[in-house]
Amino acid sequence: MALRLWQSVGMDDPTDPSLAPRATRASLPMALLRAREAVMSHFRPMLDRHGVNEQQWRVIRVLGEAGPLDASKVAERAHILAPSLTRMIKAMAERGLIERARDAGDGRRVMLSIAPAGVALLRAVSPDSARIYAALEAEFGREKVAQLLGLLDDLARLKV
Amino acid sequence: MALRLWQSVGMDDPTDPSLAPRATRASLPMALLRAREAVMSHFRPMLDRHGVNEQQWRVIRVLGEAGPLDASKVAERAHILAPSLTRMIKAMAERGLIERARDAGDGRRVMLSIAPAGVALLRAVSPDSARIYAALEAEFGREKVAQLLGLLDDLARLKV
DNA sequence: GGCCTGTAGTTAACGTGTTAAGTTGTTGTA
DNA sequence: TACAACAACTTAACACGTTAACTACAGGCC
Repeated sequence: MALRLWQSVGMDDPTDPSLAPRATRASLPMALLRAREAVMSHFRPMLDRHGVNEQQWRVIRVLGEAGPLDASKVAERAHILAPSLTRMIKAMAERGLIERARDAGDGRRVMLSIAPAGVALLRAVSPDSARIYAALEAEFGREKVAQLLGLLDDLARLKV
Repeated sequence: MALRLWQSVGMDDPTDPSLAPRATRASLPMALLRAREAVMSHFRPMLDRHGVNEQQWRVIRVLGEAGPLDASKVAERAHILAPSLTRMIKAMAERGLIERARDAGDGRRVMLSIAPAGVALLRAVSPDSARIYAALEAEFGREKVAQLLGLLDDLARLKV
């Protein structure tokens, strides 16, 4: 049988439960990955229609929520690594979505702010995003969403 | 004030709650991202010490759990897109972690199986992985882990 | 002031994510 | 059998994730 083929290599049974790691189904990292993929599959086509990807949308949202921020804070809040953000800034500034300026007080810092096209994008995407989120919440259950958000937040705060 | 700077662009207040999308804190996609990053931050250094990345480890696990599989099934179970897997196969085969062979019955299919170095890796990583997972579970609470896994699974199955 | 240390960004290099297009092999059907 | 439609990769192109090295600037200390 196909299931036995690899044994011809002459190894012990790698499917031995004592040897195998946690079953893929019951793994927290995998479950988080699957859930995120499932959720994003609902948002991605909409974002695509608006001409932005997930990461750019996160940057727009952060700047829209908080006003001008230095790059480090944007990276932290949008969960984007500094090198990625550096690349994104160039492209987004060229599209007029954000503006980039050196901090007057601290020459190392780069201040980012939302630009007119970014505000327009925020206005255009927000209702669509809200609609999708509402549908998701309705389908999944408002209470379960709240419960899940709570657990995820606890998990993220966990220091081991 | 810095918080008012962007207004000099002459736009309406983008922090207006009615215009802004769901606050970043309460967003399911962001919460899933944060939680996954938090969890993986515990596993990544260990995997790195063993010389594999997260995706390679998922492939090894899938093949170890299920025996030989065609590339499509591996991609599906490990949650890796086909083009990524194609690239990974080459590198992993060269390292002796997996073996690649054309399916005898269907010339389109590529059968993948775990190779000796892959079995060794599985043996080496599994205990470390289990240790980390156990610590995480102990800290977070076995019951909360189970609850979270259930919610994540429900969410992934959701069809909207 | 001049130097040392630390901080904020940037650049570089490599790997995966993502989409689209191309290749090769299989299957259904006239 | 021949051909159209489909399936399973593979390749290509571009973007982000990730780590490490590098540059520029700030702050503390002699």
